[in-house]
Amino acid sequence: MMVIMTDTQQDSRTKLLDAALKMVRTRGYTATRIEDICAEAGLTKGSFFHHFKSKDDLALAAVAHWEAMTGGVFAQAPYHDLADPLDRLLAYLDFRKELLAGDLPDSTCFVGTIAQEAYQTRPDIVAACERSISGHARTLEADINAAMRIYGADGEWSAESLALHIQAVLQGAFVLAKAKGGAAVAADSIDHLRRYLTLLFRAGDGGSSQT
Amino acid sequence: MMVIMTDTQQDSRTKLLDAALKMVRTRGYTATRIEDICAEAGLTKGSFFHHFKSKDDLALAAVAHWEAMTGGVFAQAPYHDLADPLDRLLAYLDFRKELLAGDLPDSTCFVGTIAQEAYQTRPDIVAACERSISGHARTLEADINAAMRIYGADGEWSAESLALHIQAVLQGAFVLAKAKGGAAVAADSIDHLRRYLTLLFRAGDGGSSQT
DNA sequence: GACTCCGTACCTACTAGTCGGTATTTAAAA
DNA sequence: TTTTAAATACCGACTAGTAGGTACGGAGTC
Repeated sequence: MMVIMTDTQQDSRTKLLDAALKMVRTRGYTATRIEDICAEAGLTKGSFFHHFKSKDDLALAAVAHWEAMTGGVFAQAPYHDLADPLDRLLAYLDFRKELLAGDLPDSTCFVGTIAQEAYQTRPDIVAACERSISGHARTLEADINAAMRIYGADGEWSAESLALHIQAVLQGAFVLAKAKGGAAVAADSIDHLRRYLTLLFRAGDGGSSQT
Repeated sequence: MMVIMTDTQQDSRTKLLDAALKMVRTRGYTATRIEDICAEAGLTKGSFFHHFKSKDDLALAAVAHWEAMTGGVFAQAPYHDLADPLDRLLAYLDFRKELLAGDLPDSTCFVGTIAQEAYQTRPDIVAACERSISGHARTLEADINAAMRIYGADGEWSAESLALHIQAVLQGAFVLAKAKGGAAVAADSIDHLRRYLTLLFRAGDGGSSQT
């Protein structure tokens, strides 16, 4: 099955998805109306329902769109270039901190916002969000494992759990940033997380390796 | 006196507030209907609008109710009894971890959920949520300051920022727990936070003491 | 002429908020 | 002690408006 997509088709669908990301990140999922998304995209409901069966269908597609977008951003981010795995992790956090510049809605996490709101009412959407978060966390595990090998680790925690903890801190930082109306708290929290990583791996260091 | 409180005499307003906390924590603010809250409380809309001007008015009252409830829980929690300030902080985290038992909606944070959803649309509600979170964080600052004095600290961070970081981790842990449909991730994240605190203060001590 | 794309108009279910009315409590007059 | 009036608490049918979704027609394209 080959689907030929003209430019305009690609455009409108993408416009709607981008608009959905923006509106949901500022107003939340339930509170954003389909017409809000259409207005933001410069289209109408006719176009919307041509591309999506329903609002929930759009949400699912928007999660996929979000994964594709963020996946590209992080894949091409500069932090991968560093030689040391711990340096890469720390640079990842610096990169996340840089992303905090600009308007708050542009900094926050789409899937985290939706998951919080829909976790008891739209299981499939939340499952997609979970895959997105866990998938992103998994991209850190190789570096964490490498850092554990080089610097040693106390063995009480797994690379997976640390990767998820990092995501938890970021998600929580967004919540506080929204509550306080500014990204400064989020930056502070990332600083603490950064300090945790340095302490964690430096503590296991000292020239001798541990299990 | 000798006033026998029948069920009907029992404070309906409180019933509505309790019901609001429960429903909002499971469905989110926008998605919970006033009639959901009334049904949960065993009352009707007539009663609801007798006690509250509007849904937003209820939200404001519910935040105050939440502050009163959680304030009492934490004020009477056992972690205050320990002698060492760092031990008190760690016991606070243990207490937060215990609170994770039971159904997920009963574990999560009401004000965090609302703040995430309403931060661009209901400034006054979010401001109330912010006061609640920051107020709770402030209850940790004395112990943090004391621990800094006893164990030393590198001075790059303030007690306030650490207290807020702790709240951020908890909020983020709730988001991941919702996404993953279980509190296990949250517990893991609290473990990492606990480890951060021990490393943080032990590092400033010159590495002499250990638990 | 079939198909994609998208606009306009419309339908329908649902929901915040209203309103007239009833039960219950309070307090004080009779 | 009884009566009575006012205030409070509550009910549930109703309304006005909203939001998701549909129907359909027209324009461009192959």
